[in-house]
Amino acid sequence: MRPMKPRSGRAAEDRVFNAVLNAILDHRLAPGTKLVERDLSELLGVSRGAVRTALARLGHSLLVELRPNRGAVIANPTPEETRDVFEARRVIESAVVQGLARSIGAKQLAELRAFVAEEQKAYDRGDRRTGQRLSIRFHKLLAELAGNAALDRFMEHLICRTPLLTLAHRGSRPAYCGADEHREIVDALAKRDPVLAARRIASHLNTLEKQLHVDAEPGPAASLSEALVDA
Amino acid sequence: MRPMKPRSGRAAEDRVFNAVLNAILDHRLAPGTKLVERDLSELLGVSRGAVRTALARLGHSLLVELRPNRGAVIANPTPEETRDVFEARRVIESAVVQGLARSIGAKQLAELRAFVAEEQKAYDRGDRRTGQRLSIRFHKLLAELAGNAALDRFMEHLICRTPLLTLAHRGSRPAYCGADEHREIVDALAKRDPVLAARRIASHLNTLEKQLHVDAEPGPAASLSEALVDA
DNA sequence: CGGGCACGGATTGTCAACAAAATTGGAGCC
DNA sequence: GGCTCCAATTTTGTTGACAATCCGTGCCCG
Repeated sequence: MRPMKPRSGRAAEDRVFNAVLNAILDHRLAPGTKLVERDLSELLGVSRGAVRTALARLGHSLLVELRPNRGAVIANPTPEETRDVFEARRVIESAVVQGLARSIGAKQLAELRAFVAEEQKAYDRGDRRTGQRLSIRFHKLLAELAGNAALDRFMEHLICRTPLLTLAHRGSRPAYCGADEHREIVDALAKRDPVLAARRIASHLNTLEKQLHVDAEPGPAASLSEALVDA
Repeated sequence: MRPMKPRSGRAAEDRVFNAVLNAILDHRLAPGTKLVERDLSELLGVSRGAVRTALARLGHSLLVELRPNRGAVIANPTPEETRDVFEARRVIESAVVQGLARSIGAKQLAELRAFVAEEQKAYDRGDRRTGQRLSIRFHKLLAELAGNAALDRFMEHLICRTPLLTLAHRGSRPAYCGADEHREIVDALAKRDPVLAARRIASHLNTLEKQLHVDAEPGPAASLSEALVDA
């Protein structure tokens, strides 16, 4: 095991932040997992101060719960929070695609089509993890192309929280965010039909939300060292 | 000058955060004002560490710009950011009042009416500062009553940024957020008419945005000690 | 046998000194 | 006079040690 020159500064902080974030996005960290500062620090080869500020940022994003004097754990969203997040996503993403349907250009359309094709290929060859990642990023891409930095930021926030919602309420099986529905959304954008695009994405989000039944206990927390090794 | 027992912990951090936030909301801190850690620390009687984490939070909220190795300054929003924030507010607040028009109860309605009356009284007696504060909080109250924590949070974010937009693009005269239009919005909610309520709040936000002409340079930055003394 | 209490280890929170970087001011030169 | 370069000062960034808090354990007492 390499000693790995202890990184410092913003780089170290981002390292921790992204490690935890990616682990959440890939369902490798379950709600309730305790994040011990010293462990993270040694595991990632950064100072404890960097871990601390990264945890503060994660807490601000509601991805981890910061319990004063008692450390940080991966957030365990309540059913209310789940409803709120999906409702917020319907509101914001509907607006995003409505705007996009009016302003989209040929180049952006091509980018979206290429993205969906990539996504489909991943699912076709059985690569669930890659498919899952691309499915998440499809929604982010819509927000970026819409060109509103404020809404884009909110979308990022909501998207990153979504995996935790599924884990908290559905055990470890990730929700399926199909490439088919994504393609239909892009088709609506190609027709420059704001109403249709909005209806389709709202329907898509409803499909996702319905997959979450509030029945399962959160699965067992993976060990930190296992979860933080990026694939 | 009182020594003032140096506060510590979350309380100290919040003290700094709220001091800067309130100063921004009251137009006592203009974009570009430099926030020197040591000054803040001595002025508010807290440790430099507390100032540091508070500044990080303010940076995360886009209220201050954090320039690595060069300190923090009050954010100076671009015209694009201004457009994005108002567009985002139209999207989110429209959704908020639509939902509220469907779910609102008598008690909440009474609370809104009382709030608008208070606001009107403040303006009537010429108390611009109080009126301004209440006008801002009216929008926040709508989001709270709507009962969606995610949207409420986003609203908080957008509302806190708005004063900086007006200062950055309009000199020091604050935009007028009239109690009349607020009352009309409440009337629409009382009729439980989602479409009307959404139209009225969108129109209200347009009125606000139109008041900002991108013409003026930001006014001179007030001194820190002056700006941070809460009235 | 069960409940409370004190203690030890582990973990988080805080601070002050130190290191690194940038800004300022001025001397020297063109 | 204006420009460049350099040193001194100011300001930010980081670290490591220390203090405070919490949790689990085992003991004592009812």
